[in-house]
Amino acid sequence: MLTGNESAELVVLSLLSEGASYGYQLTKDAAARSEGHLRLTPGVLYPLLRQLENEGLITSSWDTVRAEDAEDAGEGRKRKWYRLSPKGKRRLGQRVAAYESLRRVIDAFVGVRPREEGTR
Amino acid sequence: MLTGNESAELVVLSLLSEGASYGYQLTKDAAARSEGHLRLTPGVLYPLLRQLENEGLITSSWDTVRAEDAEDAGEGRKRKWYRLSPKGKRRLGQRVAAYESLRRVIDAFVGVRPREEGTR
DNA sequence: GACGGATATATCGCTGACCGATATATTGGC
DNA sequence: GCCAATATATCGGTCAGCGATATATCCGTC
Repeated sequence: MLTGNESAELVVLSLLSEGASYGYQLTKDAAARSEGHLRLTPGVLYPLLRQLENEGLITSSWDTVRAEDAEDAGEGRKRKWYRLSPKGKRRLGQRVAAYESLRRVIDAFVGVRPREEGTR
Repeated sequence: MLTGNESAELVVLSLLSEGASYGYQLTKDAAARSEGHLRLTPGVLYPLLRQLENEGLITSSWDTVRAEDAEDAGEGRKRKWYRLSPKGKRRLGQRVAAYESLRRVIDAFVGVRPREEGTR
């Protein structure tokens, strides 16, 4: 359920609105917040992050997490941090509004209790 | 927004739970209930009705609407009435439950107010 | 010192869903 | 007689979703 790109964008923008984060962390946060219902798989997440960056909604920067012993000049593990841009904040607002609108529309249907049998 | 098959199914089953109806009527009802936000176009609606019938969620029957002067033996306009089957009622229940679950998940994200700037 | 599981980022391309465009026919108002 | 509205129906090109896959580091433990 809910691996769709539409909701994924909303969720990623929302998480980033709470502070900078990186891919793997977003995956874990999404799962935790939704009690396991939302799986932000690599195949969904990374193309999405790339697209969001291309649209100027988020910015990114690399950060190297070096191992305990720094004697080795090797590169160490890399992390790519993402931050919400002002444009991204605006987009998030739009997406939230769109979601709330959708919510109202669907509620107009599911909120109705069934009548008894028969033709209209 | 919301021309997707998923929501369309929910909406059609929901409308039929209120009484039998036919394609064109469903189109109009959906638009009216959602204040124009939901457009159940022919390309969406008829394949969906067919599929729902194949799955045994709805049943159908033809009905001929004859013109005022019945002297003509011609066929007149046809209407195909759809009714929700017991299986369809169960499915509707499931879909509503799924929607409410999704709603809760998304709300867990959009309900949160942003913190001030900075890394987590 | 090497194995495995977790951490971390990233791309590719198959499948199949979506729905705009299109077709057909009747009815009613002007 | 014509046009808009009513009414049902199919088709197939486009495009997106995402499972599968690749690569590399880190760390505990045996």
